[in-house]
Amino acid sequence: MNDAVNTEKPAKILKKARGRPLAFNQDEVLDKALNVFWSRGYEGASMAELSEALGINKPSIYAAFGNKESLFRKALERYNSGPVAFVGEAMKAPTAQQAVEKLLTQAADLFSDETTPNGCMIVQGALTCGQSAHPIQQELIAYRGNFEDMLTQRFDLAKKQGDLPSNVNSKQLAKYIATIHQGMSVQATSGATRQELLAVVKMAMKNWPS
Amino acid sequence: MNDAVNTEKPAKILKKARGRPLAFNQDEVLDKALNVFWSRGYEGASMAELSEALGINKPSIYAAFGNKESLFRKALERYNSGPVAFVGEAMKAPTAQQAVEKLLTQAADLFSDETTPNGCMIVQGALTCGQSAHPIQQELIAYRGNFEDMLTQRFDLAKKQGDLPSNVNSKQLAKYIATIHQGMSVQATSGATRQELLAVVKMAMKNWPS
DNA sequence: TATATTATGTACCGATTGGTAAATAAATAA
DNA sequence: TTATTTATTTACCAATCGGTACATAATATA
Repeated sequence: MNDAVNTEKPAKILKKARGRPLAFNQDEVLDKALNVFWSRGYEGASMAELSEALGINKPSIYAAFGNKESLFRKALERYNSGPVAFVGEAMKAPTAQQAVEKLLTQAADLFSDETTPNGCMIVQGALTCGQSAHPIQQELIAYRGNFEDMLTQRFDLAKKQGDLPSNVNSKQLAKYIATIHQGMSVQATSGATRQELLAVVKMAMKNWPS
Repeated sequence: MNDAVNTEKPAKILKKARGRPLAFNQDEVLDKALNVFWSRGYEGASMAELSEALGINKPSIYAAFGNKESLFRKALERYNSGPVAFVGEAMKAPTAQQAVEKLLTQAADLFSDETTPNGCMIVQGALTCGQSAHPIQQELIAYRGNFEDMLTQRFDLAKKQGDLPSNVNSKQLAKYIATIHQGMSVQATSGATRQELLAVVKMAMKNWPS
């Protein structure tokens, strides 16, 4: 637009916004919203409760994040890039077995972490719901499907690299691991401790194909 | 149970009710309510939807079953004595391994049965929720706990009977099986087929202690 | 300074929530 | 028949749901 002013000075990276500035940090607020959705689920979290938890009046929430559905999706992105970022990292372990062990162990840590809600938001965000929450329910189903696909691909790679027998069915193994993972989430919401979850992981890893 | 000798009156097995008779069969209606709660969850099922699904006006529902919470509990009883009655039966199998195999196989059948909602009502009835549904959430957690206790006792018995090594930790094994079971429920709500669930069961049973 | 722009707080919207009052209908008992 | 009892229907309740109109406050620009 108007770059005539910028000729004298080096580029000013942060141009100031024009109107009244936001009274809150967007990411911090999304983390608070994540916390509510994570513990209550999509339907169980009311805009009134969100407004109070965020310390922001509803019109400001709608102005900054759109409607409830949009707020949920943005909180979900924070969940994936924050608490659950370890998942992608775990896949980089040298062998599939190590990758899964890392994945499930860190999942046990997260699901039972006392500084965050119990369990996995992608599992309990909208497992069942009324019709209005159907799009969110479908989105979470897709997320879980992607998780499984990621495992499948990791196992395919492991077969190529030789650390997994070639007769292993990658998809089936992925579904088995995903089932354990999701079961652990249910266990955690019911109050299972970190030690209990880790014992489950140990048992699940016992029959690793070799 | 009742060995009462009908001394006073000639046996009147069915005493007619005094006022206007119910226009519906209570158990049939509870099964319809079960169906709604099972697929929608406690919070996702509105009284309006229930009223329509049951074919009964709300005041009649309240008169016959109490409030929403009470209706849910009664539907849950139907669930346990109906679709899930096989659980207790499975425990009677001669060995713990056979019992668990039976349990999980039949769970796979039920969770993917196309004539009923997918997954397990006790898992997805109120995994997360708002505050008003807290009592129901707690009740379902207790149900899952009882399920685990039942498994633990079956494994203790198996250790006594010698079909399970004495060094096995019954509680840990029970939690592992419960985790698989609950994970299978999440898988089923996400659309997993019967075959896929059976493959998971097969993998889970592979590392049975011996 | 005045103006344009954006965010905030108050106060509200129609729709839906779980739940019920009151009139009426259908049965038994006297 | 008449009275009593119970169930159903219609119409409604206050509270809460997600969402917003509008006036005001705070900033950058001119």
